[in-house]
Amino acid sequence: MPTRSDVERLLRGAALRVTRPRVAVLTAVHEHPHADTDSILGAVRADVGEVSHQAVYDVLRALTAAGLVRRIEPAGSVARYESRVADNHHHVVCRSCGAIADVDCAVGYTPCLTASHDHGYAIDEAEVTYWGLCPACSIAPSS
Amino acid sequence: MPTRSDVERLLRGAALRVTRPRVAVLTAVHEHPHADTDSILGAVRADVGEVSHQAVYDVLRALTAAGLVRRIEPAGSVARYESRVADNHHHVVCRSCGAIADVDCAVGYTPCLTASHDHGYAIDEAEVTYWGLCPACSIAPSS
DNA sequence: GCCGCTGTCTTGAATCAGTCAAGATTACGT
DNA sequence: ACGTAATCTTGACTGATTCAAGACAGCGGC
Repeated sequence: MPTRSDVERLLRGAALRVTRPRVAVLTAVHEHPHADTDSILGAVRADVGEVSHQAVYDVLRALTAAGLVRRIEPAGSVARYESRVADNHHHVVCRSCGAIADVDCAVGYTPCLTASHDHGYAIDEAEVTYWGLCPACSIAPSS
Repeated sequence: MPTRSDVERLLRGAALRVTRPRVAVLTAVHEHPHADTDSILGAVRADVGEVSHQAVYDVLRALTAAGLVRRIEPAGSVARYESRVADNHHHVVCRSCGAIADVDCAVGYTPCLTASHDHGYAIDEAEVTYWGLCPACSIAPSS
């Protein structure tokens, strides 16, 4: 988990001003992987007091654009954020409770990046989402 | 493209009542692959006259539950529907204009289905989304 | 250490896809 | 043709996200 100064360094490195909300949001994303905006807002407020809802949206967008966090949007879920960037990893999503876990792809660094027929598209990323049941929901499918 | 009676057969085969809106929606999904709900509503109204927005949502849900259509939700897009079901295929999405094309996966019928470490999840599907630029947007990136 | 510029945050309203609910209709088995 | 349960219509509502305008505050330069 990065320290306050690590976080500041990350922000400055991305040419972003160091502000209370930004430090808090980036820290929250590191501490709560795959959290949605609302959870992050809660964590931020617990950390630094009142922060507007809009600020969190703005900060998350800025961090995403700067490549400091990654936004993921599994079907049927609101946007979630994670701090693991720049490594090719994917996600398993529980169909029942929505829990998300990281998965390193089995078939190499850029799995399936060559589609069989690309229709002339210039493909730059292959995103894989695994669907199934998490351990808890496997035991009690309809809690 | 299925005929009216093909569509009726599909509906009956799924134990769904044959109604005007259902026939029209299922036909529209076949005719407009990857269309969003609103486009489908437009196509349906052009076909059979006034149909409520709610009916289209209901029908799409029923068809999806019955496995007659598949719902896809690329990040940053509204829900879209397609009639290709039961074959393992994936999608390329244009980052610029949102256009979607089908892609048969290069590495076999169920690509990457074995994640390197599944965290105890019971995985039943691997969904792959390729991101890039469609031919038109490759030429004029910021139209 | 102070100033100003510009980027960031606050406040408050708006949008948009999708859902909920209640009652009217209608397909379909008998 | 009839009755019933599924389906459709109407209309209100939710919840995530965005837009807009003005107040505020980092940070580079003096």
